[in-house]
Amino acid sequence: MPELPEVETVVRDLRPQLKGRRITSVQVSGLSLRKPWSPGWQDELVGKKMLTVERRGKWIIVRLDTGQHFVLHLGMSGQLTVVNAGEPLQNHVHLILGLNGGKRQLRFRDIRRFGTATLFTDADELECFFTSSKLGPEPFELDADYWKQRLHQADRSLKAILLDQRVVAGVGNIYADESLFQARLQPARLGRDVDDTEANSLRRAVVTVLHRAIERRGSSIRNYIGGRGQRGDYQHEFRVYGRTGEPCPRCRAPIERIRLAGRSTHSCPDCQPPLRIRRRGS
DNA sequence: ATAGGCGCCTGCTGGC
DNA sequence: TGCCAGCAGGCGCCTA
Repeated sequence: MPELPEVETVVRDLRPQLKGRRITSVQVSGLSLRKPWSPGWQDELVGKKMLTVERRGKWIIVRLDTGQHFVLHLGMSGQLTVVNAGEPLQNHVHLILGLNGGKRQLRFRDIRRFGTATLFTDADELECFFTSSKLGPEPFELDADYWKQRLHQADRSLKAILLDQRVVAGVGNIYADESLFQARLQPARLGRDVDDTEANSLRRAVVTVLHRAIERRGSSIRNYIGGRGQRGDYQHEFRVYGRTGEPCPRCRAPIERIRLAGRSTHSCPDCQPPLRIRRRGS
């Protein structure tokens, strides 16, 4: 579920609530997330103070005063909120951190349990983790030449490239489709077949779409909520995602849905033609 | 190197 | 009404 804009929203919501707070208790549901809990790490959190809350791709990173890094991924249905301890406990809450004497709680709710939570001993170990998973650059810091090169050397669809966290971190199914529409590029086009102008246009489209989605606090289709429990609003601005059969906002042609890179993919058959339109003769 | 399939989970929707 | 297939903001593993 959550892609970069949703994770960014959660991080911005949580930061003022967690920064400088001490973890006074830890409770777990007993059900493991995507990876089984490693024994004992929950207890290790107790007594630690949280210094910073940052985002990298779709990862949430909480730095502790011991130099340890508590790292979370929301998977498809993860929700991370800070609430008063008296708030009724929802189902599917798998981790509760008591804050400042237990008046407040950080709760990790994850219906499908595809999320993860890991404690890294220090910054180096975290860096190793990102390096070994080859996590790519943030979309807002994409170097134009790097991007062109990654596209041109890839013998696969633009959709698959956008979804590959090693090429660029944070883009998921919604924002891949919306970015390709914005750039007027067919999702099935191969990376090696786009020219420099198209590559640049896609790079800028990703940035524009993600910025706007962050402004709207992300997209809430079913489960997503921010760190204060509110839904996002960007789903009202989808131009192709989930709009199969509806008229294209630019040209009124019905939006098509195909399966690409194993995911539902939405595009306009006219605005995003399979081949470049030849202009003016030749 | 790439695609495709599956598995990990729960919940919702639509068709019969 | 119930049942069942198919679908869902992710990702890692396997095979061809």
